[in-house]
Amino acid sequence: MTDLPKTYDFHATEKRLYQWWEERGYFKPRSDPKHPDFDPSVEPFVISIPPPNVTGELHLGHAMFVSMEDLMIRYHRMKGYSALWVPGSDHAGIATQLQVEKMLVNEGTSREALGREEFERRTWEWKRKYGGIIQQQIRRLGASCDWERERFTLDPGLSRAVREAFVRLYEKGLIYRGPRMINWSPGLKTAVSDLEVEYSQEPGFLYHFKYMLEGSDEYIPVATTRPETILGDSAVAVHPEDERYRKFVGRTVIVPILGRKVPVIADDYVDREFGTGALKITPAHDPNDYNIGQRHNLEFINMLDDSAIVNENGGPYQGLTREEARRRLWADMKAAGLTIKEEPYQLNVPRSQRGGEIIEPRISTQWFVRIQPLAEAALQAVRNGQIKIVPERFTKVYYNWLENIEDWCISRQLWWGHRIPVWYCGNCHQQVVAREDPSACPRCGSYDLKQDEDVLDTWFSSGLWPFSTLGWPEQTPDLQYFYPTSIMETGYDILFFWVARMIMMGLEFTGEAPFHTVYLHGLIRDENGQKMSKTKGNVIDPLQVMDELGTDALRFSVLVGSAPGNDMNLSVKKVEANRNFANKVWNAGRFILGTLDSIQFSEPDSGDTAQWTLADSWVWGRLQALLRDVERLFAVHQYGEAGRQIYEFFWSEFADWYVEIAKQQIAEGGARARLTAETLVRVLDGCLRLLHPFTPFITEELWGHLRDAALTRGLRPISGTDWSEALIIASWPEGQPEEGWEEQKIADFGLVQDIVRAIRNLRAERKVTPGKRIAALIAAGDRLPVLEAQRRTIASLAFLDPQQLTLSERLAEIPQGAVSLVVSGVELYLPLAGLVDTSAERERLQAELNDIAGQVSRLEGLLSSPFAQKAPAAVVEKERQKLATFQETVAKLKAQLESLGS
RNA sequence: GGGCGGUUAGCUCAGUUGGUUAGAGCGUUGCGUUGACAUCGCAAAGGUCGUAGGUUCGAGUCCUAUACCGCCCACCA
Repeated sequence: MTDLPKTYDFHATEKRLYQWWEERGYFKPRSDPKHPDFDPSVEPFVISIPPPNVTGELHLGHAMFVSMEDLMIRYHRMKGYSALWVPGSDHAGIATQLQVEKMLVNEGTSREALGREEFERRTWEWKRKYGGIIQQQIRRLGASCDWERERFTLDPGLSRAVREAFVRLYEKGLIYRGPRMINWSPGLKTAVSDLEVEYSQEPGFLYHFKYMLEGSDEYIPVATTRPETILGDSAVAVHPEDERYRKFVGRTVIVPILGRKVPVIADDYVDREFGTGALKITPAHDPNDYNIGQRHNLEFINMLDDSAIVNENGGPYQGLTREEARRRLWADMKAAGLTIKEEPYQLNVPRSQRGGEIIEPRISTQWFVRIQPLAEAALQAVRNGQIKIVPERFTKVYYNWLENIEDWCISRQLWWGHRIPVWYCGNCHQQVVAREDPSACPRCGSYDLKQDEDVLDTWFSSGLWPFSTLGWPEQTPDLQYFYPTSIMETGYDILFFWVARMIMMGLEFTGEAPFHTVYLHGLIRDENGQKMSKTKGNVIDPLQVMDELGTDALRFSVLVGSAPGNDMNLSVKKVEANRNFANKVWNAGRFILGTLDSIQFSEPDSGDTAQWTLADSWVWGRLQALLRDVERLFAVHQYGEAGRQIYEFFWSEFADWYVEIAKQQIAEGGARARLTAETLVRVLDGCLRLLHPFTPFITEELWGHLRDAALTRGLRPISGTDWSEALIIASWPEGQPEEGWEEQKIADFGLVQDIVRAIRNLRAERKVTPGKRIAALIAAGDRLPVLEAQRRTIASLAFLDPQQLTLSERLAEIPQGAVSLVVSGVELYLPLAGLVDTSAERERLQAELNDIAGQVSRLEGLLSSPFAQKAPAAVVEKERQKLATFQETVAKLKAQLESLGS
């Protein structure tokens, strides 16, 4: 036992335990449909992991969700649920393709040079090589996933699910293809969805220029932030009631430089207050202009190619980039006297979430999901409580998004992903949508079939994740038993991207909400609340932190210290503090195990029995309260607060007080020592069980030793549990009332603590070192019996000489030359010869008296106010008792003051 | 433009059925190392809980307004 190292060696332990857990099959659900003794009556608890990108490297965001989900899984596993955590990863279309393309460029080749097939082959190769890294890193965090159920979004099974989903939506008329205004990423040469566009505030200009009226010197002043789009203009719009321009409506204006003739139209959309009050209309390159163009039946002039280079419609500017075209066009207009002014202006630039390049709104033929019906169902599921979002405030955000949702552009012009299951017949031009690759055209029998070139948005397959990973569309035993899943735990930043889409898809395809609870955690920022980024250099690498401080310390740090949905500022210092906590747990355990060695447990029955001491009762009562609180907090997903309370109890109550007292009780030997040892074991056992979901490694390691030591000595674990073969599968401790325990014990022990603290305090003030045993006189009044029983405890904790600790009901006279104090009505006297300065004493006592007297008058005021009538009786009674104690204290302090003379 | 969050000790943050002297970690100060732990112990200093109203016997906690910081959605050229 005592061979436990002084400092916990997390490196070796973490590796060994993880391997052991996995080998022993502890990560598998208790009741498993794939196992012969499957018992469907055991309630499942299931989490689908938010699949990290195969390209991913572990960052704190992963550490956050892995820790949180592992906590939930471990807790429910201990509660007896059949806990399943399904791991996996996401093919991450754009991200992965970019990575592989980068690699190809380094090799001196390119995706285009290789061709589609070869590129896909290389990407798979890349995935096999690097795709496992993130999973290994997730293991290091202690994730208790069922790795045999690991999935990848491009696996055959999941790909089948994607096809099934696509075909079903298509057949229902919820998927359509057509030209629409979409967000075009010119660098990647693909469409992206609205969500993949981020807007950034950037300085720029508002350019004012003249739209000359045909055959006239008059002009309409127009303002734009993107002059190059003039090349695609097909109208100028004004507000129908705008006096300035009304006369021009219906006339024709000349597009600068190009000389194209376009109409002046009237539309309510135009804001008379903004800019010049006249708006140039580029229906093919602006979403609002697109709508206006449709209303007025305007020409849609596309002036950019796939790479956002000006095309043949740009006349002399053909071949230029957007930026060059803008500069040149403006210069030419200036030369032609068509410009008015450039005004500095704050732009809202749409940029790609991936590459950061400027997104170009563009008309393009793409595949869309008609989202309204799906969104309606998804709204209902939350509105009617089928799905609960935690913290609740995000429900409103969710509603707001779904109520204003636009059709979802699901096609991407990429090569890495699920190819759209649509074929076009070269002969009869039939469009074939099929679950299985067709070999011939079902209408004309032609073999001239070509599959649609596009792949699906990555989030399309992610949306199926909770059920596709369980085997859908097959009605597998896994799907039947584990679906719907329990909690979807993820960051609030992907509420729309992922969570909402899973809800829509889940309801559509399975008829059920894919989970009953959405728990959203916050984002991790640096210690100053800044977003971590490589360029800022403020990134904390979880792998490095785990190397230096241990996985448990990192986990505890991300799990404790912030409220659900709130961002968390993390610093290495915080992790260090939690490493210290882990070390505290380790050493307390080490001490307790060492203690067991020193006690003789197999004494012949001598009739020697012991009852619980006050300290025993107290620690037990506090532990029970903790168990109840943790249970309550877990039920409302307040994991951080629960962790904090366990930490507090362990360190400030169990280690600081009970373990210290236990040392002395054990020194008494015999039955007292045995009972104390058992209490130590049982409380430690309870704490380790509570801590296990937070800090799985150190608790498992310590608990293993504890269990062995307890079993050989016949010591019980905490009530309602057994010593199982591993903590990870041990049962969760339930709070249980214990025979002979009463609430009063807590208060009685509190008095002991107050007295001990007061003595320590006085000693510290008088610079009496702990090594020096001193005398004390205590006049305890009616608390004498309680304190008399605690004589040794008080003496030992306050470093008093037990021979010179005098306890009495009251003193005949107040001792002279002693430092004195009154604590909760109990008088304390420390005869500190030579250290007593009468005037200083008087000052100190007077200050104390003033303080308490202030409390007395405050409480007197309170109790004579309406409070006494209106507040609940128990609350009032509590205050009455406090007042009584304060009054008693005041009287005694006064007496002490008087005895000092004047 | 709409919505959400934050504002509590020097710093980073807890504080969820409103109960009457507001907590932690880190930092600071003093004392302390003969066996659980210096990754430690014992103490101390430090807060009118952003501001102003309101509800209530009672508000950090509920309501209203407001300031500042941050975020999300929308995308008026």
